[in-house]
Order: sequence, then structure tokens, then C-alpha cells
Amino acid sequence: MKSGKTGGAARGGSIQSLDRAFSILEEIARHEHGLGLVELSRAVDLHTSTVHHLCKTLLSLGYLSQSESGKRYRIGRGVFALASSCADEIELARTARPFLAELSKSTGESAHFAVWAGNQVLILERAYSDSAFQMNERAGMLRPAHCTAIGKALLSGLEPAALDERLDEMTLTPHAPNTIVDKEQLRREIERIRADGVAYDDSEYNEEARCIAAPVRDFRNRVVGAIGFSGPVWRVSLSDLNKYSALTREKSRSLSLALGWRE
Amino acid sequence: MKSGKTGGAARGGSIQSLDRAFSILEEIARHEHGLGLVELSRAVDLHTSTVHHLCKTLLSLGYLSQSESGKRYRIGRGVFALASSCADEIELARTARPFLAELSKSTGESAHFAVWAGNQVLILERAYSDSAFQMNERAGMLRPAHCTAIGKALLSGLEPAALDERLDEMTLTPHAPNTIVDKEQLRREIERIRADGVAYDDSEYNEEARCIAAPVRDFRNRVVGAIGFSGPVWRVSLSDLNKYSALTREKSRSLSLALGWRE
DNA sequence: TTATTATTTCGACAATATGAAAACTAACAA
DNA sequence: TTGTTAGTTTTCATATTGTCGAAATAATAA
Repeated sequence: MKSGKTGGAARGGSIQSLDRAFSILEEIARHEHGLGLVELSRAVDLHTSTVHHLCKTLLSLGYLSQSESGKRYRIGRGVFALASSCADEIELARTARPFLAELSKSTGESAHFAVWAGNQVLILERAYSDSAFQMNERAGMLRPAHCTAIGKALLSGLEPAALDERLDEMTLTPHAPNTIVDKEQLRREIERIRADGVAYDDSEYNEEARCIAAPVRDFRNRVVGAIGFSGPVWRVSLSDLNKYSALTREKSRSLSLALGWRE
Repeated sequence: MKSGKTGGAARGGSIQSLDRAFSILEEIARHEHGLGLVELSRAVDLHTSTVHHLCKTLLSLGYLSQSESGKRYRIGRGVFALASSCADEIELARTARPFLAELSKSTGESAHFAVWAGNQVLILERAYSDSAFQMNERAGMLRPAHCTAIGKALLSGLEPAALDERLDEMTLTPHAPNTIVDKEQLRREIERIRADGVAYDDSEYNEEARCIAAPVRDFRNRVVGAIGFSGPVWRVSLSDLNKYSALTREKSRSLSLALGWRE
């Protein structure tokens, strides 16, 4: 087609090649053992040639690496170097670590500390339990907010105006039988959490998991994260959730205090 | 309009906008407290308008964030999420941590564990000493290879062919009075390190610092990193360097064993 | 207020990223 | 061996896209 009125880069707001490059990085990050060029192109829905150019650039910049044997792409050390300047996040994770360890020890399940990353929830730090079955969640993973305990705990910490904005931007995709897909219902649930101090997830994200979480505040009295734990439904019953709510509330309180929160 | 033979993206091999976007990210990462648009444009030598478009895109993707108060750009949590899939690096850092702590404790100086990142050296993990003056080095920082102890230790672990290649690609930029700027001299020094098992840096990178480092091997008997410590010249004398060489060698050995190295 | 400095938007242009196709490799059967 | 298939890399013509100048807007300072 003719150029017509296809103006500057400000069109969709985004620079295409950047958009694409990062979707490539995200796709690769999602795969434990890396990805080959063709798999990758299929996953991000771009021609191999295009993906190849982008990857070659990322490779030369050190933000991708290639497994010596095959040609599979993996995340490069450049990303690691960049990430180390997320000083606040690293500090938060470090502070949360001992509390997560306690929570995990007391419950026998794995514990998580999460923060906002856009409209999603980023798991900043996690403590592993020593049971054989572990939730498949690692630090660095992104989760939806509306159907996870940590996500709902974070939502409960938003100012009314910010909450409205968030909810408008969010799509309540169903992930498991109990996912809340109605905004009004979610709103009521958030009210409940605000009053109760604890959020639950009873098979809302993963059919086989139940979780609890509570918001964590900093010295400015603002909710900066959420702490909680999750376990398989056959180990964590609904009454367990209730039983552990006080403990979760207490850990969130201790962590908040460690972050300078008072009263 | 000399479009002439200005062909595809494969020209310089690199995609310009990606190149620029990452130089922006790197520049921001370099500044503890973020950067404003104009400072940023000056630093990367691009028009504010261009930088603005790039930053807007990075912002919307979550790889940059803006300090709530001002408009300073900082690294976003997206980078953190990506970095967490550098599983190998994280595992390496975790393994090194206790040995770094011991090294730091015994010497009273800060200790580092570093790996290759392209032709530079990436500090993967560091242990702080409790002295008032600390080297200004954090995990995630990049250092040149030819004038740092960890860098030279890593160089000493390369196969002859790989070493030749590396040296060809490297420019021996002087950083301090004793920086080795002659490739033949560097080659001899690397020979020495290979025989001795320890690399020194006597004011080669920073006039005020001395360091020692030793290569670390994994189960495949390949050098995967280097461990060492550094301190200010007024605390670490040349004879201290000698005194601590055995200790450094020993720590590198223990860490190697922890990584599965045998014999 | 005005002056100054920083951020954001606009729009024309051409340099640049794109994708089709073809060349090249590697792996594997027959 | 040779042929077949799947994956990777290079080439190249083209229009799309990023770029930059300039001007508008916003924020600070004097």
C-alpha cells in the first residue's frame, strides 16, 4: 500500500521493533530450556527472517545467548546486569526473605512475596517448602491480579480512584473453576479483604491450588506488596485457610514493620 | 536521497532502534537515581524527541518506570522479571555466596564473584566487608577484563584459541597508572597466572585499589567464573596480596568443588 | 510577570526494518 | 552414498517505520 497518512512512530505510540524484541525476550524467558528460531517465530507470530534479525541484534548486545550445543536462544547476561539496578526491588526481596522462610516453615507450604508490575503481579521472592509437591512458581514470574490471593491483596491496598482505573484496564479472564469474572463481585470481594486483612484464592487461578495472602505496607503506609503461601487442594483445606489466616496477617504485619511501617 | 544501496537491516548487522533502546537502558542503569529526558538524550547522543519515543515504548512495556515525583526514568520491573529466568546465573551466585562471605570475613575486604559477559566481566555476586570504605562495586556491574584481577583470572582460563580471539576483540584501554596496554605483556601475565593460579591487580583499574582473584571451575573442568577480593591501597599492601594468595586459591578451590569440579 | 529549561506532539521525509525467496546447514532415512 | 526434510542464515527490493526539526506545551526559576 501507499504510505498515505501512515505518519511517525507515534502512531500506535509504540516502536514496532522494540515491541517485537521484547515479546521475543518474554517468550524466551517463559521457556526453561530456551527456544529455536522457528519455534520462536511461531510463538510470536513473525517471520523467521524478522525474528532472526532481531535475535542477532539482541545476541550481539548480550541480551540473548545461544546454548553452545544447539542453537537455542536463552536470556543473556546483559539482562542480569540491567536488573541489578532494580535496587528497590532487590532490597524489598531481601527484606521479605526471612519472613517468607518462617511462613513456609510454619505452614509446610511454599510462600511468596509479590508486587505490582503494570496490571500484573510480579513474584519478587519465594521460599520453598521441603515437601515433594511444590507450586510451579518462581521469583520473576508474572501472575494475573484478579484470581490470585497476592493479586487480590494488592488490589485491596489501592486507593478507590486507582482501583477503578485498574479494574477498567483489567480483563477478568477465567483461569480455573472459581475465577471471579464479574467486576462487581470482585469489587465486593476486595471490600471484604480490606475489612478482613486477608485474601484467599480457592481454585481461582489453578484448579489444584489454594492460597492466602495479606497486603504489606511501608513507612508511608502504602501497600507495596503482598505476602502469602499456596499449596495443593488436597493438603490445604478450606478450614486450613481459615486456620492460617491469623498467621498470614501476622507475617504481613512483621514484614511491614521491617519496612518502617508504624501503628 | 542517496538511498542507493542502503539495503536491509543486515547492514551493520544491528537493528538501530534496538541498539538505541538498550543503550538507553544501560545508561539509566548506570545512574543510581535515574535520569531525566534531556540528560538522557545528551548521554546517549540522540535527539530528545527520539529518546522520548523510545522511552515511551519502554515505559508502556514495563521495562522503564518513572519516579512518581519527577519524571526521572528508572529501570522497570519488567527487567527484573526477565532476569529471573537467568536460572544458571542465579544458581551460580547463590552457590558462591557463602564462600564470598568467608573470603570477605578473613580479609576484612569486600569479595566478588564474576563471570564473562561478552568481552567484559560481570560481577554476579558480592560480599560486603564491614569496613567504612567499600569498593564501589555492586552485583550487576560490568568491568573490563584486561585490568581487573577477576578479569585476568577469567582470561587465564580460556583455551589458547579462545584467548587469541578475545584478545583480538579487546582494546586495552588504560584506566589507571599500571594498566597493561600491551597485548604481548598481557599474554605473558596470563601465562604467569595460569602457572600460579592467582591473578593480581595492583592499581591497574583503579589507582586506589588492589585486588586478587582466582579462576573457578565447574564439573566439566571449565573455568566458569572468578572469585577474589579488593581493597584500598592504603589497607592492602603488595605483601598482603602475596599473603592472601593462598587463601584466595583455597576459596576458589572450595567453590569449584561445590560446583562439582573434581581433582 | 518573563525567561529558561524540560517534556510532549506533529508531520514530512528517507533511512530503516521488513518479509519473500533463495542459499546454506544439519540431521536423518533409505 | 544420496535424497528429504527441517532449521538457520543471507540477500535484496520495497513501503513502512523510525527519525529529526520544529513548534506547542508544561514546568521552574528569577
